[in-house]
Amino acid sequence: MQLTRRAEYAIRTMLDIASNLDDQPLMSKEIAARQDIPLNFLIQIVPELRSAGLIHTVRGSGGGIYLTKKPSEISLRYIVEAIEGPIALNQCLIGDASCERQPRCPIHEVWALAQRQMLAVLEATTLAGLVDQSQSGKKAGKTSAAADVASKINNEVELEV
Amino acid sequence: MQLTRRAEYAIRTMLDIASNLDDQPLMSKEIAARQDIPLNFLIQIVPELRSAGLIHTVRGSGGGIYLTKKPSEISLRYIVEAIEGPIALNQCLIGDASCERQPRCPIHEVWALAQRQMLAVLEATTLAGLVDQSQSGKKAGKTSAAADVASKINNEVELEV
DNA sequence: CTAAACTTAAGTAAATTGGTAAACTTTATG
DNA sequence: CATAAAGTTTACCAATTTACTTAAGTTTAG
Repeated sequence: MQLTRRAEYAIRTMLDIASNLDDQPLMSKEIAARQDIPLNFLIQIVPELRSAGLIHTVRGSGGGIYLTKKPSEISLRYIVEAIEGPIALNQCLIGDASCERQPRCPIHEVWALAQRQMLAVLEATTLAGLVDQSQSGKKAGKTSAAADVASKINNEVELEV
Repeated sequence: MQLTRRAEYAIRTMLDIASNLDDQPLMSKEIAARQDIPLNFLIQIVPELRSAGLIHTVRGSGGGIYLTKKPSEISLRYIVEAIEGPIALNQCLIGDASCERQPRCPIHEVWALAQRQMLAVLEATTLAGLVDQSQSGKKAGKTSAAADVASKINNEVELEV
C-alpha cells in the first residue's frame, strides 16, 4: 500500500529536470547527488523513464537527460505508472476487472471509488505545478501545488490524516 | 501500492460476520469456506482482528467469532489498519512525518492530499453500509455502498479508472 | 583515442507475501 | 472425565519484491 522508492526517485528526477532552466541536458550523476538518490539505482530507473517516453537521453560525453514534453503535460500519475505499471489499490481493480466474486461486489466498488479519488489528485498534479511551488518557495504566496490541486478538483474532504 | 490478501480476507471475514443474522458465533471454518479463504491462513488473521478489538472469540466446542461493535461503527479503514497498520501511501507520510527533505516538500503534500481523499472513502464506508447493499442485492434499488459513500462525501470526481 | 556518459545484464541481501503445518489450550457435551 | 470441537501459538517455507551494487559493455564529443 505504499509507493516504491523507485517511483519516488522517478518523481524527484522528473521534478529535478523540470526545474532545470538551462537547456543543457542533465546528467544522472548531478541529479543523483542533488536528489539524494543512489547513482547506480538511478541509472536503472532512467531507462524505464525513457522507454515510457517521458525523457530523451543523449549518450556520450556532453550527454544527459531532458524531458520530451512540457512539465504542464506530465502528471504524477503518469510518472508513477511509468515505473510501477497501472495503479490498482486492490487486486480486483487490475485490468478492466469486475470482481469475479459477485456481479457487483460492494467491496470492489468501494475500492474503485477510493482509487478514483486518489488518482484524481495524482492526475491533476503536474510537474509544472510542483515546480511553481518549489520556486515560489520562500515568497509570500502560500499556494501549494496540493492546494491548487485541491481547488482544481474542488472537493477536498475534511479529515485528519 | 496494493491491499494485501490478509487485509482483503479480513474485510470479507468481517462482512461475513456482520451479515450473519443468528446470534450464534460463526466458526472460522464456515467463514473460510463461504468466503474462499484458505482456512489455515484465516486462522492466522483472526487473532489479529481480535487483538485489534474488532471481534470476540469463544474457544472450545460451540465457540466461534462475533463482532464487538455494531456494523455501523466499523469502517473499512479500521479493518485495514487493524491488519496492515497505519495506511501511508508514501514513506514520508508515516507517523506525523513532515518530509525530511524540505520544510514543505511539494511532493509530500500532494501525496498527503491523495491519501486524505482515499481515506475519506474508506472511513465513510461501514460494514452496515456494505451489508445493506449485499442484501438489497437483486432488488430494484440500485444504491451501492460506494454510491452512498460518494454522496456522503459529496465530492466524487469524474475520472475514468 | 580517450574520457565522459548512458546501456545492459547480473547478482544479492533483506523484507514481504501468501501460505502450510503441527502442537497446544480451552470448553461444551455425553 | 473423556473426547471432540474450537480457537491459539509458534514455526516454517517458497516465491516475489525491494533496493541496491557490480561489472562489462557501447556511444560520442573533443
